[in-house]
Amino acid sequence: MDSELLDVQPLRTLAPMFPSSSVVETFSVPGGGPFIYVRPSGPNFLSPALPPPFPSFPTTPQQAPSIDNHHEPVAMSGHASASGRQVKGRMRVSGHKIGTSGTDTSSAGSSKVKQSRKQLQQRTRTHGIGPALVPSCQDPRESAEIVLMAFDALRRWLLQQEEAKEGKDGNRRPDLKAGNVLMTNGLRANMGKRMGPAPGVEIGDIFYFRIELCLVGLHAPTMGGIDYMTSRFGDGDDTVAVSVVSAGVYENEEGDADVLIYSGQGGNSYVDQKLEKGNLALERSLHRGVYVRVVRSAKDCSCPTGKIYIYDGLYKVEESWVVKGKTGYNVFKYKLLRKPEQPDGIATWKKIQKWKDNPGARGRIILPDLSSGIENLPVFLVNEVDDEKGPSHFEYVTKVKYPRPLSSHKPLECCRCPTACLPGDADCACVHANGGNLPYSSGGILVSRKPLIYECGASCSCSTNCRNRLTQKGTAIRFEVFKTTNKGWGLRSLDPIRAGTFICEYTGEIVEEVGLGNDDAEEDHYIFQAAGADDKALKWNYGPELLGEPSVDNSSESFGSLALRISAKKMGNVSRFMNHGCSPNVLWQRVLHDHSDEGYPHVMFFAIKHIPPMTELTYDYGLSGGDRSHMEKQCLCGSPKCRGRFG
DNA sequence: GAGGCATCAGCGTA
DNA sequence: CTACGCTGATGCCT
Repeated sequence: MDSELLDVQPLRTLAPMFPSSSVVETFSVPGGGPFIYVRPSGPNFLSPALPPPFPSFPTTPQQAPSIDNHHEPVAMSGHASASGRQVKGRMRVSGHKIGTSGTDTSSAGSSKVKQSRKQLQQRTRTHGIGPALVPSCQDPRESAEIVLMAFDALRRWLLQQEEAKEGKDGNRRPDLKAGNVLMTNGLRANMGKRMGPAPGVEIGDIFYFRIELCLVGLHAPTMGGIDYMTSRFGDGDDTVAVSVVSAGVYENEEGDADVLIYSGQGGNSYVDQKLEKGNLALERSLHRGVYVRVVRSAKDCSCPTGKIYIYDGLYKVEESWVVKGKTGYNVFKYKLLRKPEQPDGIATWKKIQKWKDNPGARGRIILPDLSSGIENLPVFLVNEVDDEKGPSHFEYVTKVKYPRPLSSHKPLECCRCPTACLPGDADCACVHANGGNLPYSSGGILVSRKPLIYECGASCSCSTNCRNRLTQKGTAIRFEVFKTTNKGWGLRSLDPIRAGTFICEYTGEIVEEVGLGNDDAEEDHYIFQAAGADDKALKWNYGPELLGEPSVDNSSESFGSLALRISAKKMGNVSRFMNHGCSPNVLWQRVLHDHSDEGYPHVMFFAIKHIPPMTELTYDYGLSGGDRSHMEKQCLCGSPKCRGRFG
């Protein structure tokens, strides 16, 4: 059952997962930049003398994203690079609405800045926002990522609070509440509108809430589908569209991934749409030939809204016309054409859909199911890089193998909930064991990282549908083990993965602590060793702090090392193919569910952030101790924050 | 019982 | 200040 031998005979041995022959990566300080305390309500909060609160963006001319980075100029070439525009753009781009120096106020945007400061002061006072603990950073990608992580941490926390309440009064929209808190604290990326790409946001990035698009500067309106701004052109100012969100509600179906037919805004079943606001802006964009950011949506049953937003890059408005809607009133239509030679965005989704419908359509498949039917869903094994026919063989198991029976001197807490455990239930023993709340939200999302999670077990009276039985049910993700270009085999998903989603367990056999310098240990590249939690995993919990609430326990000690080593050399599951990353998208979490021995918790992986399909999954292998330096390997993760080595 | 429709609070921006 | 919108959650209706 668990143990079925994989019958892949590799042509050669497993390619080194961590080759040592390549360029030395630059070192960066482990743990990233310094932390800055921002005291929103203190007298110095708005003082320019303080270091700017996060995110702090590059402001040097060569680093500052230029406003005219969106063309390929067309007929009006050179229009958008008027110097006045650039200066204004950079001022806005600099990002610190709150902390910027006085020089900014001499520019055209001064009154706006002052106004928002005033608003901020008022709002923060009423909200009583406490110190925000945020790092400063230079990399726009990382800035956007931290903003989104902070948003989701706060959102999850608010949702948890909400779900624990008996009455359903209060804020039913934790997404808006969390977004508002971040906005008023200036915790956002790419503040100020711009044309062209949003630095730090890449094509294919996915979002689960409209407010997330606002936070990273992709699309400002919280509801509206068309965002626009007045920009200077060679022959004067003009108001052009900067981004559109295609939510699919107007049924813009179109087979071609490079074409988007977009309906205008306004009007309804009884009123014509007018050529104003967004509609007018799209019309002006057509005439100016400027690029417009496009966010498309895809159906996804795994999230409550059933919809995911995908950034699909730049498009140009090619054509516009008017049609009569169902009830006979005018609707504007715009044909947008995708800028050539951009990485795949929505096209990847369409490809994957084909593969799911017909696995035969997926080329270069070595095995249609690496797990031989043991996993809930088949695991593709593919190689699109070279001729290697697969990893060296191993036994595919979905459970951990223990060397000896575990001590169960202390029975695992068990609850007597009739059907399902509820977060606010003070009588639920499992709620109690987890520190007063359930670790997962109703949607099956990890709320915050904990030293140890107690899921409901066999002795609990609740049903298998209880939300506190998540990881024990196994993975629900369509995986693909694939050959990377330089790191041996890797793991990725065909499905989009929302932040906090359970990914899989690290299975294998428990190996007892071996003596240092043991040769066997050096050979085993498939050891999971619980080193201290990495920087990003620790930051994952920051949510309550943004509201001035006491933080959850984030000390490294409680997440620290564990005398637990799991080897997946001979047996394991997909997680044995997960490579190390210094900017990982996966974290691990200890979980107990089938026994009570805290020395041997299950190691469960969860998504740190939203992970688009076909993105390699990585977690931080951790820093090995100095005495294990011989086990360190050169890192090829390619992250700007790469530490260079890991152990 | 799934899915369509109406309703409503809520947000940043013009 | 107010109005607007390709939200998102909920409840009621087929």
